[in-house]
Amino acid sequence: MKKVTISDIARKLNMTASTVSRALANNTRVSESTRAKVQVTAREMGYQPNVMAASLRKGTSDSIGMIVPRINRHFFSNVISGVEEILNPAGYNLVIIQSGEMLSREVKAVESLLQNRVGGIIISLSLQTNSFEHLQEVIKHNVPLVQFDRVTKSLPGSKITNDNYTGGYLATRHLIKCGFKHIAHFSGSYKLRAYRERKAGYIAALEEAGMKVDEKLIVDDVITRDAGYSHIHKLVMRTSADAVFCAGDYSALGAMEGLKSLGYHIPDQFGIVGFANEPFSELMDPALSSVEQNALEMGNKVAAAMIKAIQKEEVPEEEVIPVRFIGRSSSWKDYR
Amino acid sequence: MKKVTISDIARKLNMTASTVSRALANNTRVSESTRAKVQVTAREMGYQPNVMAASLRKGTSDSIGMIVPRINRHFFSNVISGVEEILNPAGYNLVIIQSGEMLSREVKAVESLLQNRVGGIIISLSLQTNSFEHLQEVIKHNVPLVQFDRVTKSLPGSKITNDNYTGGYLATRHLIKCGFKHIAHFSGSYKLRAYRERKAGYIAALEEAGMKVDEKLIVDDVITRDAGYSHIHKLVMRTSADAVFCAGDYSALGAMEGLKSLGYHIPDQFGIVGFANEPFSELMDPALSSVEQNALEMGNKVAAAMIKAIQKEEVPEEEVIPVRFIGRSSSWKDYR
DNA sequence: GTTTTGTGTGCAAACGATTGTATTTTTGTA
DNA sequence: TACAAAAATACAATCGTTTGCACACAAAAC
Repeated sequence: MKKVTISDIARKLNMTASTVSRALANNTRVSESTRAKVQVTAREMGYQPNVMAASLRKGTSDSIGMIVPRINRHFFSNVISGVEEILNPAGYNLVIIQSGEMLSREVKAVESLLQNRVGGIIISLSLQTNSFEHLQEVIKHNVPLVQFDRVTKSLPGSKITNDNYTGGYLATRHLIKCGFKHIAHFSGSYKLRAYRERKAGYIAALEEAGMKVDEKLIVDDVITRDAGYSHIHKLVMRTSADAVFCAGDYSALGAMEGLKSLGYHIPDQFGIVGFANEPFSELMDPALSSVEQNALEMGNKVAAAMIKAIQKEEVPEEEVIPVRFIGRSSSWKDYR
Repeated sequence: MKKVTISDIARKLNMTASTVSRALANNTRVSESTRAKVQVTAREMGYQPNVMAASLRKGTSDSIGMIVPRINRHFFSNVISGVEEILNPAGYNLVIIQSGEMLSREVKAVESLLQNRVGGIIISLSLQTNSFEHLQEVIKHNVPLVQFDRVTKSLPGSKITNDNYTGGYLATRHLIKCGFKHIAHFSGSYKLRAYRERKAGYIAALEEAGMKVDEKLIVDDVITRDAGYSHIHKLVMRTSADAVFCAGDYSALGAMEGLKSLGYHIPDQFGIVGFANEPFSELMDPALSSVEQNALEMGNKVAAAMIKAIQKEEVPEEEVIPVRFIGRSSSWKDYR
């Protein structure tokens, strides 16, 4: 209703707006005593700074934009929490936008954030994203860009990723140790580095164990529950696979359901390991072994990188967050 | 880097900023031809409107703030998606803030949103929220307020809630029809209307069936997995309960685990129904019967109410979203 | 041929803060 | 007491839009 401005405060205190502004900013150019006086009256009068005015003048705001494919994914919502943990206490606030895995919406999101003159943009690319002009625009406008999880090397700025390679390696090594002989791999789209890396880890583990890599056991673009269900049928029909490392828990879930429907006993007859450790994974029957990504830590790192970038400090180009393998009963056979 | 302003466009076209501004806004006071000319040049020059300047002048922005307890809850993230579905096409953008179930953070969030001069605030109250001064402030500033799910009647404005009463009623009636005789209820905090209503539905179903309501079978503040686990033990030790309607899926999960650990067979010896239909519920073994809330529709309704409120149209004070009971094997015994 | 009406533009004042520069006041020192 | 140096405050421009009002110039009405 009645909005108090610095001029109102100035008038009441018989000084100018500039002094009030500096007093509120705790600038040493105004005396200790007036600073105190101003701050008290500001509170008394219920002064609420007008962020828009300040940002307009300063040319940048203390909001930071964050674009994620979707927030109802366990991983992403936890990264968001991790980012907030650091950003909020530092006086920034987060504007979250979902791209819904669509390039068009990602482009719009970037545009909107730029128009809002955010201090920086944090992004995990949508599955559709194959062109980066919208992000070049971010760079061109001199707005710090921090990428995480789904990143592209073709852009400057910090990139924070999971240690997908090690995750794939650990998962596969575990299956090997459990005595499985023909370990298949359900991967995602090879367009995404994350999936390529998980696969590389899988292959490395096989080779380390002296097992041969059978291309027939490797299927890409199997990330949904449905895909897992249907592909596991094909797999057991056409190959001698006795275990599968899925690049995601959803396809692992589908695979498990498929195997159950075929009467397989897990893990005795077939071993399964997933990736991401979704909340449901430990609740499945049998509980699903998976690779846990430290989303919270990733969020913290992302936020820290952003703050550094804003303050024009040196930022690490690439940072890799370690993962953790969690063995559960979907694979635990002969493990010694 | 080089930011184009309306004055730049004006200079290039030999007109004034005011004309450009009106042309871009498609104001009929400027001729069709100049409007076209301006819009073309604006695009050519890569003009990005400065939202802050516009908002400063207009006194309000086209951002809408949304405060939720936490986004990593299935229900909340889906409400958010539902809100975005409506708000984004309408030209608004959402600023999401998590309160983390803490009043202090909720207060800060409101403050920050007001300082950013958002066009409206959407909120689902934190569990801690027992004072509403911060929200009175919103009203006082004439900023539209829309509440959902966790609402308080003590504030004006739209309130969109789930039909918790019917949910509780349907869940309990189902257990009755399945032949269970001593149906317990794990509720949440009675401070929340949602839990009081679910309980009321539970009682109504019992009474309708001529079954007596036994206070010993009703336990409040059991919403977590751990609480469900420990309280189910007490329940089977001290009472003759043979089924439980849990006001949340997490406590239902805990209860199921507790019962399994005691060697109970579900649903033959004990029936369980949850509430919320979390993603994991259908994956449990046995799959958990639950009450599904239509989060997406709720989000749509919330957004629609907000837009109406912004446009100063009449808004419904209270709106109730229907729920749907989903029967699964955790309760399906004698159902005819 | 003057007055009315209507178009399309331009002028200039906001909006509320920040900040470089100028001015006043205070302080310290000779 | 005088006078420079330092400290505190005031002045004024600026950020990029929006918008009420004034103005020019046309076409229409009298």
